[in-house]
Amino acid sequence: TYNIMIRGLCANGDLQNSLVLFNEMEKSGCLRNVITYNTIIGGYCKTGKVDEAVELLKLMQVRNLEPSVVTYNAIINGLCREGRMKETSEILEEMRGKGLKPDEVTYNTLVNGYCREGNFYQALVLHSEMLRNGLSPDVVTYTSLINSMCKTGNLHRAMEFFDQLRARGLYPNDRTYTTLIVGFSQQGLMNEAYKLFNEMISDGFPPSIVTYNALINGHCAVGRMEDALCLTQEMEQRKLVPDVVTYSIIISGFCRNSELERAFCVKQQ
RNA sequence: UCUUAAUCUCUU
Repeated sequence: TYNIMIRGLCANGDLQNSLVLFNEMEKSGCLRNVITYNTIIGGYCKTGKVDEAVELLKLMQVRNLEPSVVTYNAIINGLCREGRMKETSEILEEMRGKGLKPDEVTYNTLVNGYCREGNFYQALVLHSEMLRNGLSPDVVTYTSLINSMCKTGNLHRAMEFFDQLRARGLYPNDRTYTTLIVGFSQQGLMNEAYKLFNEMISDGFPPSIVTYNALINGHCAVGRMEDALCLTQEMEQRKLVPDVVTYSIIISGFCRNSELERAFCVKQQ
């Protein structure tokens, strides 16, 4: 019961109250387990408080609770998000010292961390290390690699990874398609973006608000505001409600076009 | 009940 409540609060970004419950467990004699700690550690890691997470990692051991692979994965993710890639080696070492083997999530987290840092070489090293250790890169691994290629403008290589993913018998999902649509849209290559958009739909993945925002952004980037507005209509037909990102994209688009009147109008909306 | 991938912000 407590774990579920703590999870809900963490998911809402309310670490404060999740800690209240965490402390309350102590008083009410309800024993915390590894999952309780992992949930709070994950909460810290997602809000840029890795150091606090590491404190909890130590504290749980004082209480005779052994950290699991999930515990370490959460910490590694926290470090990756903060750009503290160097420190991940120490954590990996500690984890191995306890006889815990890095799993797919560990590798995916590291691959993504190195990608974000722009260290694509190291990301690929881990990708192959994964294979060597008998772990299979999955759709998450590939989506990170594809994203990295898109962010650096290597759309050709992004598509190569997309092909490689399918050649391995894996299936792209809505996030994979959206990642590519973002990449093409950012370069203003709208024909390619729409091609993927249609492929996504025929593959059975309904476009999400993120997918639409990416396309809208693409139209705005090339100054086609009417097309952008048209898409907001279309998304509403799909029962998707424009969010703050949608509005920000359109406002920036009008500003860039020196159409301040219209920008203010959208802000008002 | 816990861990990994996707969208906006001139300049950076």
